[in-house]
Amino acid sequence: MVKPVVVRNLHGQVVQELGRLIVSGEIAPGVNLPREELLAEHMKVSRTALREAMKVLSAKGLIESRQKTGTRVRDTVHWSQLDADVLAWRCASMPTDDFVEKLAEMREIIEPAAAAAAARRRTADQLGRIEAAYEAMAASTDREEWSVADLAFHEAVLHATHNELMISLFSVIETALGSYLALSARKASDFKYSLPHHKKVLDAIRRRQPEVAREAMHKMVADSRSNIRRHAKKA
Amino acid sequence: MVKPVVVRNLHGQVVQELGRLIVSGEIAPGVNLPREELLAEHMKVSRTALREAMKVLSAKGLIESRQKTGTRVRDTVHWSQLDADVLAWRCASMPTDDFVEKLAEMREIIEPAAAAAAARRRTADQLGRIEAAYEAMAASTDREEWSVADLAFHEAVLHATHNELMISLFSVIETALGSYLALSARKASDFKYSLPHHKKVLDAIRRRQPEVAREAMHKMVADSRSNIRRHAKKA
DNA sequence: CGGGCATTATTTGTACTACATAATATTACA
DNA sequence: TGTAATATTATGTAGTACAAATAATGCCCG
Repeated sequence: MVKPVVVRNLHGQVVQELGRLIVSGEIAPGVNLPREELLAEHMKVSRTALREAMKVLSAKGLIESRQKTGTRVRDTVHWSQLDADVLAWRCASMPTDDFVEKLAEMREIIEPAAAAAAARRRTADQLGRIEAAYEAMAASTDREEWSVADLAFHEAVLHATHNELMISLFSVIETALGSYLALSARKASDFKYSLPHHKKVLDAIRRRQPEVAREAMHKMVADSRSNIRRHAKKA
Repeated sequence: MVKPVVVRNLHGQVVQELGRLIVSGEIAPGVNLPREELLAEHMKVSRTALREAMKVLSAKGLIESRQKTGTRVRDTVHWSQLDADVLAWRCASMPTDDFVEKLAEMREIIEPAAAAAAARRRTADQLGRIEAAYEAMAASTDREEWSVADLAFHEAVLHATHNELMISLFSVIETALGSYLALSARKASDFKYSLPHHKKVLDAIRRRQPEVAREAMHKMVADSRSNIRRHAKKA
C-alpha cells in the first residue's frame, strides 16, 4: 500500500536525506548548514548535486540560502506542511499519536464534505465507479483485497466532487495516514464490518442526497478514527 | 494584500517562467521540452541554472526527466495542486469563475471545521488574539484596515485549532483567493457589514461552543461566497 | 575615543567544460 | 528475419573558475 518512493537520482537521495534530518528536528530551525563545499564533501557528492537538492528543499520552504550568510533551516511555519515529501518525513520521524490525530482530523473534515459534493455533482459514470468499488469490497475475501477496494471507493467519491484540490488534499492525507489506516480494519475475522456504512454512503450519492451522504460518511470516518485511537492507546 | 513574490535568484525566475507556461497549458502535458542545452540557450541562462529550476518543477510534479528520453510535462493528476506556486500560477492564468468556485468551496469546508476545533481547544492566549483582531475590525475606518484585521481574525482562529495542517491549507487557499476576497467586501460604504457575523463566531469560541461556532462561521463564508459569485456574474 | 566609511573576506550564485550513465536507434551477424 | 552488439543522444554528475552580495574588519577623521 505504501509506495517506497524509489529515487534514482543522486540529488533526490540528498533531498531525502537532508529533508528527513530537518523535519525530524535533528537539524533545528535557525541553525546554519555547513557551507556547500564542506557539506558536499561530507555527503560524498559534488557541489552540483548538492545544490540541486538544496533548491528543492528551498522550494518546500525548509531552508533559505543567502550569499555570505549561508544556508539556514527556516522556522516550521514556512514549511509546506501539505507537501507529500514533508508529510512523509514527518510520518517517518514523528509517528506520535498526536500527529496521527491531526491527519485523522483533516480526513474527518474533508471526506464528509466530499461525499456531500459528490451527491450533488456526480455523473452517471462516476456513480458507476463508486458502485464498482463497493461491489469489489463486498466480494473481497481477505483484508488485502478489501483494502484496495476500500481505497478505490474513497477515491471514486473524491473524483465525483469535480474539485481537484479536494482530490489532491485527500490523496496526500491518505498516503500519510497510510499504514495507520490498516489499524482501523479490526481483527481479521470481521474486516468487512464497515460495509453497511459504505452502502449508506453509496445509496445517498445515488439518490443525490447531499446531507444524508455527509452524515453517513461522517459516521464512517469517525468510527475509523476511534478504532485507530483505540489501537494507538494499546501500543 | 497580494505579495508580488519577488525572486532574486536566476533559477527562481526560470521556475516562474516555465511553471507559468506549463500550468497555463501553453506547454501541454505529454509534450517534450527542448533538450537542456537548447532550452538553456533559448532562455539565455546556463544549463546549471536551468537544471536547478527543472529539479524544482520536478519536485512539484510538473515535469519528469529521464536520460535519453528527455524532459516531458506530466499529466495534471501528478501536479502538486496544493503547492503555493502551482496555485498562484493557476490563478494568474486561469482566473475563471470555475476555479474560484473550487477555492471558495475548500474554504467553506475548512473554516467552519476550524471554528469548531478552535472553540474546543483554544487557549486563553489564543482567544485574546482573536478578540484583538475583532476589536481592530470594529475600530477600522477604511476597507484597507478592515481587510488586514479580517485576515488576522481568520488566522487567529486557525491557529487556535492547534492543527498546523489546517493552518497551512488555509493560508494556501487564502493567498490563492487573494484579490477575489476583496470582492466579498461590498461597496465602500458598508464594508463592516459582516462584523456581527464575526461577533457570533468570537462569542461561540469564547464560550467553547463548537457547534455554534461552526454554524456561525459557515453562515459567514457562505455569505462571502455568494457575494463573490454575484460580482463574478456581473463581470 | 567613537562613529562612519571604505576594504576585505567569505559564502552563495552563475557559467562552462568534461565525462558518466542510461535508454533508444542502428547495424551487423547468424 | 530475429537477435545481439554497437552507436547515438539525452540527462546525470563532477569539477573549476569567476561574479555578486554582504557580514566583518579596520581605517580615517571628527
